[in-house]
Amino acid sequence: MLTTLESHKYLRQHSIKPSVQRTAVMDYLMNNRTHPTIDEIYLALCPNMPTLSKTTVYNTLDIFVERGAVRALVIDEKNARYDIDVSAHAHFICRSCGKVHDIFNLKSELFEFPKLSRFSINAVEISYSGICDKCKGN
Amino acid sequence: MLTTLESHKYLRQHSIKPSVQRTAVMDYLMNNRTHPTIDEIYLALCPNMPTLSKTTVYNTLDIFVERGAVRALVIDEKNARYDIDVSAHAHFICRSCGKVHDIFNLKSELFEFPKLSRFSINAVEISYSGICDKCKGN
DNA sequence: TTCTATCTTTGTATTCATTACATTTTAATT
DNA sequence: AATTAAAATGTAATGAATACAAAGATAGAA
Ligand SMILES: [Mn+2]
Ligand SMILES: [Mn+2]
Ligand SMILES: [Zn+2]
Ligand SMILES: [Zn+2]
Repeated sequence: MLTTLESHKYLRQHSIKPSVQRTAVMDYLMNNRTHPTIDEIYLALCPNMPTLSKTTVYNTLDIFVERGAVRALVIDEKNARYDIDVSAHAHFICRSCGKVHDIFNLKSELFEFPKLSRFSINAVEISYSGICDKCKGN
Repeated sequence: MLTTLESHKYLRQHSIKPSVQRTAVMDYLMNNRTHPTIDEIYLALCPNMPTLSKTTVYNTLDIFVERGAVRALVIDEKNARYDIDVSAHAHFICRSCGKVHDIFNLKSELFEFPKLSRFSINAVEISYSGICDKCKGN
């Protein structure tokens, strides 16, 4: 279980003022590496922060992404998903249950940007899809 | 300019009955390889098909994707985008203008599925993002 | 401490892509 | 023509994301 102190440190490293709400969201992301949606984060924090507003969760994640502390994934057509792990790795989404899983240990060449004169690339997202074992009943 | 005949043929190859509306959508996709949104397709066809319903465009693309005639891209967080080219290629989205461009000629290894016991992978999507030359003013 | 300016949070209202569903139209078959 | 199934249409509902204004918290100056 990572502590609020580590969240504070990480937030300050990214020049984000660690308010109570921001710290709670960061704690959640550090302890729940499930690529949660805004709604999942909001619902999880609500019981302990009854006055939390969903707008705050949106604002908070916007600033996290802006400062490079968190990555926003575009893999689920329904909702944005957020990943505290900003290192190079790929994802798998199960078309049945919708869960998003990490795929590590792929060749680093996969994450290199092609040299193209027409575009300035500054990010890559590699997304696999299919069905997970749990949904396939095994 | 590809003809309606080619659309008919392509639709039949995918066991899709070529109605007037389906043929019009397929024609549009074949002649406009810009990864259009539902709304772009609908608005483009409306002038010549005043009774066209947006629901029909949704239904039509759902069946196209289901039958493997068209690929749905999850790259733009605002809208689904549709690609008549189902061959292995990557995409670039400009964070400024939102246009989606093809990236061909990448190593074929990039599109291979990793062998993982936990998931049955049946698709991969490689998405780059950044800023296009036009938006960078050059 | 008090005042002030700024930052942050909150609640509400709105937008808009997508889905649900019932009705109408079209096409194919007898 | 009558029957049936497939396809298209229109309307309503859903729900994620955004806009915005008001309230609250924070930190520094006086
Ligand atoms: Mn991840
Ligand atoms: Mn393409
Ligand atoms: Zn699953
Ligand atoms: Zn651009």
